[in-house]
Amino acid sequence: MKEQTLSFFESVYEVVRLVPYGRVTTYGAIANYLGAVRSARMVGYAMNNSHDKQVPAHRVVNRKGLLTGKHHFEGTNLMQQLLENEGIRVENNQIQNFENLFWDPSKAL
DNA sequence: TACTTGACGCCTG
DNA sequence: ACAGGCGCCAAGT
Repeated sequence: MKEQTLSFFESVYEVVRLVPYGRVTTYGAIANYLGAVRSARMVGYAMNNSHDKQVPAHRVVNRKGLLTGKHHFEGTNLMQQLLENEGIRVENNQIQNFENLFWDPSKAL
């Protein structure tokens, strides 16, 4: 019942949580899934609050496959470490084989 | 109530 | 092909 009061942010967390292990998605893909194609920025902004939630924010990158938000993680390369820990190859803040690892919620669902 | 910010994306030069 | 600027939407102050 109160679920209807879910803010845009919480909706984003739900989608990010659906990202399978070893896969990555983009802000635009999430926004598109939520019907807010023009609100890709909001998705990234929502991730700021994701620190208080259990959300694999490190699996979310921009549409170029760049770890733009890595600066928001602890340390400097924690985000990259987490991705590599899942078997994702990252080099120079850019995910290698990105289109292959790309997970689109609209397609998966 | 209004202004500013922001982990992006697309268009134009 | 590369770089820079503008646009959009929601939340916080």
